[in-house]
Amino acid sequence: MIELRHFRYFLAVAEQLHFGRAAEQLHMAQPPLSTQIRQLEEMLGAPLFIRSKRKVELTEAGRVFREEAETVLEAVARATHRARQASQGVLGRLRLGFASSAPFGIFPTLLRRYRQAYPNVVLELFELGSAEQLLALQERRLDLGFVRLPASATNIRVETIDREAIIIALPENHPKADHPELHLEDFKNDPFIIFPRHEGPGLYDRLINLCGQAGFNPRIVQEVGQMHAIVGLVGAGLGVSLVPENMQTVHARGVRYRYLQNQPYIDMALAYRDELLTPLQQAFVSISKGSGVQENFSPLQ
Amino acid sequence: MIELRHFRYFLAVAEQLHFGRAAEQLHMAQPPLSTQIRQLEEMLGAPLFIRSKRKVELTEAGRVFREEAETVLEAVARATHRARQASQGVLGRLRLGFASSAPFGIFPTLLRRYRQAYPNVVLELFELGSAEQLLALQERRLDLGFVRLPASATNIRVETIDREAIIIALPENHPKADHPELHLEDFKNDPFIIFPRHEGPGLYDRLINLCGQAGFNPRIVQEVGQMHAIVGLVGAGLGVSLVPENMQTVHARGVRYRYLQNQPYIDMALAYRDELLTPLQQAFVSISKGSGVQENFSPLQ
DNA sequence: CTCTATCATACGTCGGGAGTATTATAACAA
DNA sequence: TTGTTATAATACTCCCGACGTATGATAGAG
Repeated sequence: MIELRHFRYFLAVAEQLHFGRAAEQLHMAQPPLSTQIRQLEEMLGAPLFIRSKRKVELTEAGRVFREEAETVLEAVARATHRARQASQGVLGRLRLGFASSAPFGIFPTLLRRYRQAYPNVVLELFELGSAEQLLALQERRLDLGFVRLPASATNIRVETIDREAIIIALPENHPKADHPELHLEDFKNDPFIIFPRHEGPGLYDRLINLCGQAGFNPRIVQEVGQMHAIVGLVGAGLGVSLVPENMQTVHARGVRYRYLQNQPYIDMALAYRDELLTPLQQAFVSISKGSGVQENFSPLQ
Repeated sequence: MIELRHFRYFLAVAEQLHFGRAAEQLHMAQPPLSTQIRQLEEMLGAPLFIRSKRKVELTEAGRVFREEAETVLEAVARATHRARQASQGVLGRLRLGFASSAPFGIFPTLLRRYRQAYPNVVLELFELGSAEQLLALQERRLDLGFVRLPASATNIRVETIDREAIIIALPENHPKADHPELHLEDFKNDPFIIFPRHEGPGLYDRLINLCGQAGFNPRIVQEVGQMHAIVGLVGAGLGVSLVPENMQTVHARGVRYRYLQNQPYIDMALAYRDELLTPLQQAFVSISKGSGVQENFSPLQ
């Protein structure tokens, strides 16, 4: 059976055109080298060298084989290199799930940062509800998930990586627009605009819950899918809306964003199987936790 | 040291995800397979499989390595295949020398035929005088040469492959143009057009020699490099010229081609080192000699 | 013709790859 | 839980073959 040894030996001889020197270069004696080359020729069924007792030269088959042999050894080197890289988490594929509200938070920042650090990792992104993500993680169809809390499942670890304040978006001519201190219950009679529950049950339930804690059931007058559309409708005066604070970056005409007293918030968490992390996961997790991400968090409490 | 064995074993396990079945497929026992895979992982410095006693799965590094391993084995297969091909003369490089008058004879036909039969051989063509070709053959800078006879050198075999009649090209209003039988001496007083000697000393000397045998020294009025140009000048009435019969295919205005009595001729020969032929040479030589080439020869005597 | 360079051959040694037997452990059934 | 089965790892032995040493064969140089 042909082995890499044969390729290595052949290349040395082809380079030196001298069995003795080639053997020296290979740190071995000359006879076994001759034997191996002969063996190689036999296996190929083709002579590679013309040995004329006094000098060695390549046959045409030898010249052809030389080129191919080089590509073989290069392929081997690349294989080992890339396997090592992959084991260090700088090469491979990472399947990420994310809740539909993630793109407005820290998620895109993390993605950018990760891509910069590990440009050779192919990221596969899946927009999934939190429950779906947990299931996919359990079934190993996903490597990491960005879920809204609360969320939990067996064998799944959930780690908060971001806490966003929930703020209220209201028309700028709203009577409370300039009121110094705002409480959620101040809006119990206002019409609310919100996205359909199935588009982000985590955030949706949290918002409804907050209203419940404030002692009222929000009067929902519109359900709109796009977050951008929601603030547009707020600007048009159709109602108020609770949004993550990152939505402030969306400057819509006629919209005021105001923080609320007692700071309601919503958590974003990273979820993954509760076992030894792969290097790829490990790298993403540490990027998510380290290197100044925390500093970008909104003020807690 | 990593060997092809490791790649073969790895791929079997990666395919089966089962050491027992993989071992079976490889016609070996399971324990040494485990050993070899472990060895491979150690050499790579990267785990390739996650073995959980009950099932085996690829790590990310394993997935990456799998792709690379396949290309390695493909490269090996290609290397052996191409080396075999080369040893059979269907792959490689052939350096051909040819006399400058060769392109008007059988040479292009042979080239076409050879290329058709061996499309993967790269032909390198060198226009060289016969003497230069013989030297280049001795120094192995050439594999085969197309030379004009007579030509000889030590260690060089010369084999006639084509005999072309030498015919006379004369202006169609020449007094002898329609004469039934023509002899070379009939033109001893005509002005002759010929190419410069350095462009084809073999043919040149042969032509001068023929005139000498016919009892005269040709009066050369023009030396023109291109064969096409020569027949053009003949058509313009500037003189007559001796040309290989294949020049008849060049139909120039006002030119008549006539065979001569006692058929002077010029030989084209294939030259090569007088030693064991490489498969590439062998193939070209047998194409040159066989398969109906002889039938295209001009009538001898 | 002798000397030298160089590749091939002969042969013994030994490492390591492969086999057999067994163990360890996880999944599953009762 | 316990027993059974499936599966990979471990322990150990064996033996092939790759390697080294010594030598031979031969061609080219002087």
